[in-house]
Amino acid sequence: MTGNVRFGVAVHVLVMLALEEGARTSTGIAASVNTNPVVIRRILGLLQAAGLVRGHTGAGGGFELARWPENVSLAQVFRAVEADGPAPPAHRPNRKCPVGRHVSAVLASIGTQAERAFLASLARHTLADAVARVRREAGAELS
Amino acid sequence: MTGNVRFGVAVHVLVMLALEEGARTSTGIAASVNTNPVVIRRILGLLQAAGLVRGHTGAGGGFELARWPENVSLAQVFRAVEADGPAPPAHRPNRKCPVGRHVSAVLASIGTQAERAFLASLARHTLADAVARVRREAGAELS
DNA sequence: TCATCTGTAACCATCGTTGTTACGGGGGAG
DNA sequence: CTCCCCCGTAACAACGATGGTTACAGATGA
Repeated sequence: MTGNVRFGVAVHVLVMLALEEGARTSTGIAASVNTNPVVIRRILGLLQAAGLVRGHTGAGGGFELARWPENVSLAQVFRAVEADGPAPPAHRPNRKCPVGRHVSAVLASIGTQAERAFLASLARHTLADAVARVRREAGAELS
Repeated sequence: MTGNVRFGVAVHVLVMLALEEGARTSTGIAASVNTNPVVIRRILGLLQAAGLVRGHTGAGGGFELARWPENVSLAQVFRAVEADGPAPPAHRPNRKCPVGRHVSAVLASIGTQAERAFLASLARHTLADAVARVRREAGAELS
């Protein structure tokens, strides 16, 4: 796999938790996502730091949502798990080039604006929306 | 350097070409951007394939804009040099998980929408806008 | 003819991400 | 109180993408 798959995994797991479907331990979740339990714990650790999820150690432990799905926007999820924004990072122009000295600021401004548009689009969807769509498409397959 | 710096470099170079400021050969441009001539030729090759730039081989050759800066949107530049969109790629859920089988489609739909918002934001700026902003900030430093 | 410049291929170094193992520590079940 | 069970993390290997670098063929104007 290449690149950051964390956002997709995060939404996948959150939907599972919201549906209270199947396993809620990192091992069980990992099986559903097709990856390693540690990867799941890492991602859920980020979501926990963002206050979207709670983890419980000890026997009978596992993960649960920390908020109602209606109160979780996908933009929050994105920000929680993706350190860098969607825009590519800036380059390091030669300071002796008059253009180079000033393009960066212009580029940053435009990039920030585009990232805001990206996140604003994600913010229009809540976890509850995603759950509803999955439930509709999955139909009777869910418990 | 980390990540894709191509978009930043592309805008930088296009602004230089639009200003007809300094060198227009890959070697000269590379010096201004602080990188290797081949890197510049690679990026300008992409821009050329997108019809934004023309390259001329042979002695006295170099690069020039293929369109007026007013007719080049930054979204076109982004698409020309960044193969992947701004959204992270999808993961590969276990098909045995009822959630996994259906999250992908939902995720793709939401991701596509967010990418469109990102590009739409970039599309609001033309190369001419960027040039004007650089020129304003650079002031008398430019020829 | 010759110097110059693009267009590419090939290769290496580097870095971020994921996958994996290992282990400490918390916490309920019995 | 004693086991398991499960999270939290560190450490490391594997992999892929990217940028940097060298080298060379081909085009082109002087």
